[in-house]
Amino acid sequence: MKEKATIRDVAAAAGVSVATVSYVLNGKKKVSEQTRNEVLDVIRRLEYVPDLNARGLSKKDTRLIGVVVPQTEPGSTLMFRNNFYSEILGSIEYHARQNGYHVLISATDVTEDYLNLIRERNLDGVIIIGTYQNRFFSQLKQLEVPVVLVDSYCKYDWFHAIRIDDERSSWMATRYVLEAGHRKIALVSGLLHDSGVMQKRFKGYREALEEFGVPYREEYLFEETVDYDSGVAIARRIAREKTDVTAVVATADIFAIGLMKGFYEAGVRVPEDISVMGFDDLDISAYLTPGLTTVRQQISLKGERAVTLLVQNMENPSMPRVEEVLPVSLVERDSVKRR
Amino acid sequence: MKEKATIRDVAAAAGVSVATVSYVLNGKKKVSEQTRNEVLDVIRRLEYVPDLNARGLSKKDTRLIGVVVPQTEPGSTLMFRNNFYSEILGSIEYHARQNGYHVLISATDVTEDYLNLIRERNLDGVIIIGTYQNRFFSQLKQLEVPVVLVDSYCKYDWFHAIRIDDERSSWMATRYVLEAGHRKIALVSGLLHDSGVMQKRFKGYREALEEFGVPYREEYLFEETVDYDSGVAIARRIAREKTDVTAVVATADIFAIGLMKGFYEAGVRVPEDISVMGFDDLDISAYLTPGLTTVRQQISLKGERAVTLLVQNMENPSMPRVEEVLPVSLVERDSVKRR
DNA sequence: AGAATTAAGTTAACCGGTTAACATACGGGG
DNA sequence: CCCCGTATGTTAACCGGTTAACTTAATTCT
Repeated sequence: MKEKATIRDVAAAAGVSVATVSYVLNGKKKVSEQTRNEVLDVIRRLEYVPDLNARGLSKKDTRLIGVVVPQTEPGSTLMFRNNFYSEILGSIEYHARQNGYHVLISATDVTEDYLNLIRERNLDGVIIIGTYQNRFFSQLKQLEVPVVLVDSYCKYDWFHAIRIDDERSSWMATRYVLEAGHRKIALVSGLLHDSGVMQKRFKGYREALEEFGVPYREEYLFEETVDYDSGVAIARRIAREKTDVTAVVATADIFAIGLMKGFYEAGVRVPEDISVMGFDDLDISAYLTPGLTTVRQQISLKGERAVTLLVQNMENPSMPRVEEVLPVSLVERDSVKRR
Repeated sequence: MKEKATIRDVAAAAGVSVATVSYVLNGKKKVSEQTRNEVLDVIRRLEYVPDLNARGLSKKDTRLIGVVVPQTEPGSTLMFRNNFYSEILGSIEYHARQNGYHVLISATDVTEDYLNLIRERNLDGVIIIGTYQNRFFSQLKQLEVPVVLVDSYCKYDWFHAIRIDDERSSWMATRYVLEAGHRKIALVSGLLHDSGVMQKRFKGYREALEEFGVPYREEYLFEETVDYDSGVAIARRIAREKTDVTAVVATADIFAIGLMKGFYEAGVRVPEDISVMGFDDLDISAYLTPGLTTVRQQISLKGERAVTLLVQNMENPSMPRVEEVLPVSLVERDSVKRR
């Protein structure tokens, strides 16, 4: 890196003290028009840009926020492949920048290493996306740094949270399928034991069934890691074994896409032979054939709200905890058919 | 943020000078086993974590690398929606962390603002993904900061570059379609005037045609922004007007996906009525129906190589420029049919 | 006119690290 | 016994900003 002009260079060239330059820059004290303009001139001439690290050192803020995107296996970049998270991330970056913050990303989960990162870098705030790992949350709390959880269920009300009503959304999705006349409805879910989100969606599914007087059947539950291949594999099994199933509710579009592929290969037509309901409304879901009927989240709104909350909390450290539940909507396309 | 223990706290508690603590930490000078252990003990007890900003201030490095992902319109998060870039980003983050660097993301293009960011934050290095905006490159060069371009064509050989052979890859793709017996082959391309990548792919297409003695026809070129909707719209036009076209070569899977949707809606079957060739091999491309025949890039390898190069250059500032051309392969699935 | 304000700048300590230069003690060689 | 090298620490300046406290000059008030 080329050596940069420092505040002392500016001060010397303008014939004033460094304090004056600093005051010109941040307006904490009055400086006469005269000197102010002279200083500004020199700044322009020297192409002076203040050093945020140095500033952070004395002001004790860094205008840096950390974003944690979940990691399924160490070293996997899986979550980046998942459009859903990428889009939240993009939205966060954009709104953070609008508020004068920069974004440091980490694809670790919340681990001891990440807690250290927060302290090493003096992060002003942290956004955690879709983690189910509560193990280090109490240590995180002790750091007393503003935290916003996105799509994460924490059993304690320590952190701000942005989410949708997963239970009700899943209930909506299932009810839609029921209202279309289906009764033998399978559920394709992520692993329940470590995902609050998936537990809620499972619950919503059961409640909807119950409401319609349809008994829950354990053999209709498929529990796998959330990826395309799981969908493909499950579709094959359903095609082979559970020929009475007329509809599948997937708890993620990724699943639904895999299902549709699997059914196609097995010669089962969607939606003629079997209906598929998605969840998330990825950008691609509208472009599948048939178009995927699914639950739409306002993905980028999630990012925006997360940043807004975080910024508020950073500016006002004593801000009370906020939990925001964002609305969802059901988008009807062509993958669910009346029967 | 809770107040942290500083190096002076540690020094005081261990009864040594701050210099000693510093030397224990970075091993630049010998410290006796005795004191070393005492200091280490205190560090553990006080949960001391060195402040990277402060360290960076004196050492003049920040162990921070910037990653620029392209932005089509101001404020759009489009590129984050594009799996292709997300995956590179994920790979970069992972490998950067392995090398002890953290990643600051920006969805701006390379603008004056970004140049300022580099200086404000004292970034040790920068990776720029898929930008065609060369306007500020000469100013970027003046910053004398290590830069790696990924999928960007810069007319000067100022920066390291990682890319594929776009011309040859596109030639391969087109040749594959030609060898399958097609002669009326449309090309769906991104906007040529500001994309070096797209220009090369266009060139490869023309060369392949030429080799097979097939005349290039301007009405077979469709030039649009790279997104699903463009694909859909182009498919409609082809279905309506260019009924003699038997195959379409798309310069991005995103296009191909839109094309397949558009053809389906227009009642044109892929691949029976028309063949579609993709480019990129997004994770989803294998799960479409029919599976997309496409050119596979080793997306995450791109990220890895970019980081490796950048790290080498950061450690050795006088390193000569490197340009790496990564291999591609053609994956045959079901969207291109012999005729 | 003299005291009290106010306005505009400066001084210097501080943020939390690094490191060159210096200090001290010890052991070995001549 | 003295000199010198080595091993181990310490001192203090420095990185590039911020800001409380202080100075100085000009203005206002009575």
